[in-house]
Amino acid sequence: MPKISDVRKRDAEATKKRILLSAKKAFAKKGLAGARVDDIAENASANKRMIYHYFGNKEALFLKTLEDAYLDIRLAEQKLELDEMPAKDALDKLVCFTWNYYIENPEFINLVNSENLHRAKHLKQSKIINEISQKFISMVGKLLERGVAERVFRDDVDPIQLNITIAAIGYYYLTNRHTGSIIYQRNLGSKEAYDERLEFNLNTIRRLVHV
Amino acid sequence: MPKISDVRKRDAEATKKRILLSAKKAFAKKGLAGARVDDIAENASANKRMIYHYFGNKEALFLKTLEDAYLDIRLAEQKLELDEMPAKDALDKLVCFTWNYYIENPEFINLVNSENLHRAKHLKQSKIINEISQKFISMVGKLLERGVAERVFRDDVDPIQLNITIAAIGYYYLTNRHTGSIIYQRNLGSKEAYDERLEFNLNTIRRLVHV
DNA sequence: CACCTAACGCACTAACTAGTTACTTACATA
DNA sequence: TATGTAAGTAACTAGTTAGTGCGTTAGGTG
Repeated sequence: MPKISDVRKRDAEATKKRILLSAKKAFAKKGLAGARVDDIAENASANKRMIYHYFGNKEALFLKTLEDAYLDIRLAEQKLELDEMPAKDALDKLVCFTWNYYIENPEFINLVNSENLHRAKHLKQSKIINEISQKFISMVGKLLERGVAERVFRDDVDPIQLNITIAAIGYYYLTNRHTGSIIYQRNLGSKEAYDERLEFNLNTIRRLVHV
Repeated sequence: MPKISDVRKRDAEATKKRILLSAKKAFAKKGLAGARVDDIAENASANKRMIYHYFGNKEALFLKTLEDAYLDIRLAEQKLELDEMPAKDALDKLVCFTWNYYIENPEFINLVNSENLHRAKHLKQSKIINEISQKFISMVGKLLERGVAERVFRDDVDPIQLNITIAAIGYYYLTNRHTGSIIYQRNLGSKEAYDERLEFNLNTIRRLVHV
């Protein structure tokens, strides 16, 4: 039973949470190899020993951080309730959501990049990823089917390719905005640039599914 | 004047090249923080001291590696001669080229990802990147203008957004194919999957610029 | 209130890692 | 063929880093 007082000198759950938050920031900023266990502990106001006590080692902590990140985005997606509006509006909403999620949760794309650098060797060991991915895949499939029935989408779009494309046009822009701003000699990171890109992306996806 | 014999025990240029090739592989595989200077030297069959002699330090070597990578892709793009065919074909050719370049030069995308993790702090110091980027930007601009004149492209497509999109739909698929194969429970890395994706991407871009 | 478990902390280590010092040797040129 | 310069080498260092052994203490439970 939890104590009445909110201030607990010993609180395993709170300490775990602080470590995970600190780890998310560190791994996103520096990558798996670049992040330092000592820094993670210090920023979590926890003793380094606790990281090994709760998570085992650096790589296991990384996997947990990654799993939590996927869990969070999938949960947010479930809350969109795309079934309750016309297919066209639902697709727009999904494109906007994906874009805004990446902006509001900048750690996500960097964590995923780090994991892909390691050829997903940590995620392959994950036991929880498969189940949460199922619903997500079928979501866009159903949306596409509904759009076809409403005669607003063509009937030969692969839902997985569409999904990848929706992610790609937002994700790539945001991860590569630093080198992109140099190559294209234009500030891709301003609020105005973000708004412009979202408009462009909405148009790209609308045209892609259009009959 | 070079020696008549091809086998030289001392050859600064050859040693530099071996170091750069080794560095490209190492940085692409493990990232800037994960790559080891000792490994780079060993795989280059060079003494570690030579790396510091020719390039200064690890980060300077990384910048040189990155610059060479951009130089190579921009040079290959110049050779496409897109002016010599109908705009529609030229755009298809650009999409195919970009896709194939990423596949045949897998180090490129990982190097760029690493640099973006560091918010392009190395590339910002580069003196040669600006000039080689100029031609590249105008290339797609001209292509779009020509397509508008030929009445096959609409006249309100931003060439930079288009360029980013062409890169995005290929680049994202390839970097994230490892986690993607788990999430979507489908092997995204097979030859067949690659062919399918290229077809999808061609279609996406054709529809995007279509009048 | 005594006891025991789990939270927490300190100080350490073994292995690693970027960078350096001091040296030897090949070879183009005079 | 003598020689200066640049290529190349080996051994080292100072600082870092993931991971651990062991002791202390808070606080829930009987």
